[in-house]
Amino acid sequence: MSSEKADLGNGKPPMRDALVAAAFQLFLERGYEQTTVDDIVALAGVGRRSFFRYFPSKEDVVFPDHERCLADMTAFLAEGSDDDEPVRRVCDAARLVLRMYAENPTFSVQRYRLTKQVPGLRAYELSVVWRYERALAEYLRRRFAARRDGTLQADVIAAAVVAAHNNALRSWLRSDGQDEASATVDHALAYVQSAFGGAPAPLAESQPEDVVVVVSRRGAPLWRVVQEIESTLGRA
Amino acid sequence: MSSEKADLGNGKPPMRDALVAAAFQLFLERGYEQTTVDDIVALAGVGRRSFFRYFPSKEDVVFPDHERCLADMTAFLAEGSDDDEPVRRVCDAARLVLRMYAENPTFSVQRYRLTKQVPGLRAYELSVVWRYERALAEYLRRRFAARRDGTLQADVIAAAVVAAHNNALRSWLRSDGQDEASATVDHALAYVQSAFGGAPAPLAESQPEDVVVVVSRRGAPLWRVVQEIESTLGRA
DNA sequence: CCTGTGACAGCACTGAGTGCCATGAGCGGC
DNA sequence: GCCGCTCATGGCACTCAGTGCTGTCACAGG
Repeated sequence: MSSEKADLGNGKPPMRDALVAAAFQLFLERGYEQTTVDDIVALAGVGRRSFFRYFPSKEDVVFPDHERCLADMTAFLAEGSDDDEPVRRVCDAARLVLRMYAENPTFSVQRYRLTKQVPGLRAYELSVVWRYERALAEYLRRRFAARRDGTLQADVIAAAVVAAHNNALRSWLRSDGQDEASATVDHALAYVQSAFGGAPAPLAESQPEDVVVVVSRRGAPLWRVVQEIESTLGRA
Repeated sequence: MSSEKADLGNGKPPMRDALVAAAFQLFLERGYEQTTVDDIVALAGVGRRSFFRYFPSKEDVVFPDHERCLADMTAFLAEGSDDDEPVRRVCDAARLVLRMYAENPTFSVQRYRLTKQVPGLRAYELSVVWRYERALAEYLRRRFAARRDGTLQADVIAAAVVAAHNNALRSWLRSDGQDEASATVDHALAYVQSAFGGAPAPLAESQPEDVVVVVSRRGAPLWRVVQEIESTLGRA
C-alpha cells in the first residue's frame, strides 16, 4: 500500500517479469506451497487480479516461457520440407527445447530444484512435456501417414525422443549447468536414432556401394542380431 | 439429512464404492466441472469430510483402482528372476495394466470419454501414467546397471513401452471395448521389442544350424535393416 | 473537450482441500 | 454390566486458488 510501482514503468510488459522475479524470490526462500499468490503480488506491488491476467494459474509462473517455446517448436516442425528425415527432424526439434533451457542456466537449475520437490509442480511439468510430445507425435503421424502402423510408430518414437531429451536435460541440470548440454543431448538422441532409424550422423559421404554381410543362426534372439548389425555398422 | 445410510452397512468399505458410483453418475449427466464435491456426497448420503478421507482430491475418484494396479505392477517386477529378458518383462508388466482396464470395459470407456474432454483430468492421468513409467524405468535401471548408458536406455525403453501400451489402449477404448485388447497391445509391444531387442516370440523349436545372410547398404537406416531381418526370419 | 479503449485495482463469490472437535458404534478389560 | 479405548464418521470453520464484475485512470483520436 504505497507507490512501489514507480520502478517498473519503463518497457512494455515489465509487470510479467516482475511477477516472475517476485514469485521465484519467495519460492526459493520459503517454498512453493508456503507462498500464496497474495504474497507474490504484495512483493511485486501489483493487484492480485493482475497476476491471473498474466498467468492462468499459480503453476504457470514457474514455466513462464514454455508457451513461446512450444510455439517455436511447432513452427520449426511446420517449416520443414518433405525431404527431411522425420526422426532426425524431431530430434532437432527436441534440441530446440534444450537450447531454451540452456539460455538461462541458473533459472533452469532453480526451477529444476523446485519441481523436483513439489509434487504439484512435477504434475504440471508433465502436462507441459506432454504438449511437446504431442507436437512431435502429430508431426510424425503426418510424415508416417502412408506407413502401416504409422500412428503407433509416431507415438512410440515421439515418446522415446522426449525421454532421451529429458534424460539428458536432467543430467545437465544435476550438474548445475556445468556439463556441455548439447553434447549430452546429442548422445542421448543418437541412441534413439540408432533404434528407430534415421542416420544418426551426417553420414553424407557414405558409399552406396558399401555392403555388410551378417551371418546369424536362426535361433539367435533378434536383439542379438540387431546388436551384431549395430557393431558391424559401427554405431552406438 | 435422513437415514440414507442403511443400504451400505454390509461389506467392508462400501462407502468408497458408493462415492465412485455417485460421482460417475453426476459426471456423466452434467459433466465433471459442473459437479461439486458437495453434489457427490449429497447423492451418496455421506458427509463431505468422508469424501476426502477416501480420495485425496476430486480427480482421484475418477481413477479409483490405479493405486492398487501400480502396486501390482511393482510387485510383478520385483518377483521376476534375473534370468528374465528385461524388455519382455516390462512389456508383460504393461499387459498387466491393460488387463485391469479390460476387466471393466464399460467403466473404462466412460472414464476415457471423460478424461478426453476435461483438461484437468487429462493432466491428472498424466501423473498417473508417469508413475507407471517410473516403475518400469526403475526396474530397467536396475537390470541395466552394468550397461553403459544404462539409465538412458532404461528411460527410453520405459517411455516407448508406455507409449505403445497407451496407443493400443486408446485404440481399444475408441472401439468401445469391441476390439480384442490383448491382440492390439501385443502388436504394439512387438514393435517396441523389435526396436530395442528382446526376442518377441517364444521361438522354441529353432534350428541352431540354420543360418541367414543379410545384405544391406551401409547408408540404409537401421530400421530398414531390422525390417529386412524380420522378413527374412519370417517373423512379425 | 468528449469519448472510446485497454490495463489495472479492488471486491465479492465459488469451490477444493484441511484441521479440529464432537458423536456414536464396536470392543476388550475389569 | 460398565468403563474406557479406538476408529469411522459428520459437521464446522478456515485458507487459498481462481473468476466475474465494477470502478478508475491513462491515453488515444475525433
